[in-house]
Amino acid sequence: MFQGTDNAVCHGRISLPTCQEYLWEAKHSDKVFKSEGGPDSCLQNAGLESHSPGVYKEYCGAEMSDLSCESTPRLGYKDNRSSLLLDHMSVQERQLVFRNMFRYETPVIDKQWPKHSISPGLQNFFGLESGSNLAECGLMTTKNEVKTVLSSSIEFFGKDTGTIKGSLSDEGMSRDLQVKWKKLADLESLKTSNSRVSEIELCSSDERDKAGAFAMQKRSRRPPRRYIEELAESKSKFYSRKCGVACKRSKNSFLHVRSDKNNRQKETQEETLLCQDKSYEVGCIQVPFGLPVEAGQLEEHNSSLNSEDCKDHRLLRSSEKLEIEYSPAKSREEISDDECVLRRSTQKDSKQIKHYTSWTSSEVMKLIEGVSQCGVGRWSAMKRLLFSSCSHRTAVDIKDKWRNLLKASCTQLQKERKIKRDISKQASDHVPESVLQRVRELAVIYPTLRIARTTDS
DNA sequence: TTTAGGG
DNA sequence: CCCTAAA
Repeated sequence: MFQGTDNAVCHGRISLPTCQEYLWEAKHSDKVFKSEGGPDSCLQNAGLESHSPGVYKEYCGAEMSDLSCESTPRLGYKDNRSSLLLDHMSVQERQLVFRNMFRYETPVIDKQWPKHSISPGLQNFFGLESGSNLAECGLMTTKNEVKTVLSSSIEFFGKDTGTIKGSLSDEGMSRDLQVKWKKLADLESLKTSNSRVSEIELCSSDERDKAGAFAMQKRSRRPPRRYIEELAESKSKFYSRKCGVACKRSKNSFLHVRSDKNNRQKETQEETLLCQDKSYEVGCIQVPFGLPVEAGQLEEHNSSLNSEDCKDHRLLRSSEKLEIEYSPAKSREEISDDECVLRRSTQKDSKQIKHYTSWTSSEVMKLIEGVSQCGVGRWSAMKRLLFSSCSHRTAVDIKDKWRNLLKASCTQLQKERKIKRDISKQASDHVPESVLQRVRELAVIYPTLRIARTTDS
């Protein structure tokens, strides 16, 4: 049926495969409208959409400017566009349009019947565009019109993608036409969201099938709402978590100040983090040093800071470090003077950083005594009972020390005679064997705490 | 807030 | 000694 397409087109006949027919016809009728001082310049533009090679060549040529809308748009033209269009179609042509619209041939040759059948479809088609582009066709550039109507017609009549790809890739469309469409699509894809034209047209006829389907799929599918929500949620979680930590810690800071329980370890962090609280509000992200950094710089910073550095800075405490932490003007300004003074005085009262202070033998003895009395795991009670005077030994410290002692004792027990020099000097060097022996005994009594990765002796 | 456990 | 999950 399409064998004669080219010839037919060359002779001005219609034998086009799809919605092109009626558009092509519109092109023809467009001349009529013109000569009649056509009421509807949009139809001209619709005619410009015809995909047939011959017509398009014309269109791309000198005729393009001639056909661009010169008449002013009129309201109310849309309703009778389709009928006007159809009036200029022959029965055959209407049958063609009918076939492409409804996917089957109509045997009816009555002049009116196909028109009535097609007309609603065309009106729908134009109706789809009524709110957007076609309504303004008088003001549109030719290119825009082409884009609009092409994409519209493709969408409207090409709900079955197979139809589109058929219409675009069959032999009815010459290579030349494809190239020109590509050029047009390139232009449009640069500046409009109607890139669907280019999505389709950019493809060669071989690839058009996939791309057409892809384009349709891409168009019809939005990211699921849940996906969007999850994405937003994960983002907000990330920031709220950071902010939450900071707020929590800042609160703790004040509590500590009031209760005069000087936990230097926490204070150092708290002070740093508190200074950053406000900086979160302006989109900054915490870095270990307490310097607000733009999010874009975070990656760089993180990559350059290994954990070792963080630790060192955390442990490093000197007056200049203090100054550094307060130095960011933004943070400092945004914290009230009272808060700064309060925290500074607090920091001056106690040792600022939790240095690594090795446990003295008396502390170890106290620890053992505490474990004897309270048992393993009651670190806070032990802290209150025996270490209340040792402000720098927290319950966690006590727990850690006990764990280290236990580990040392086990190690010592295992390798006492073999590698005496090498065994964990830092843990057992200063702990006499008698103490370790006692630790072992207590460990037997209170077997709650197990040292990970330490095999039983 | 405390505890346990990984690092 | 730090950090964090879990209770």
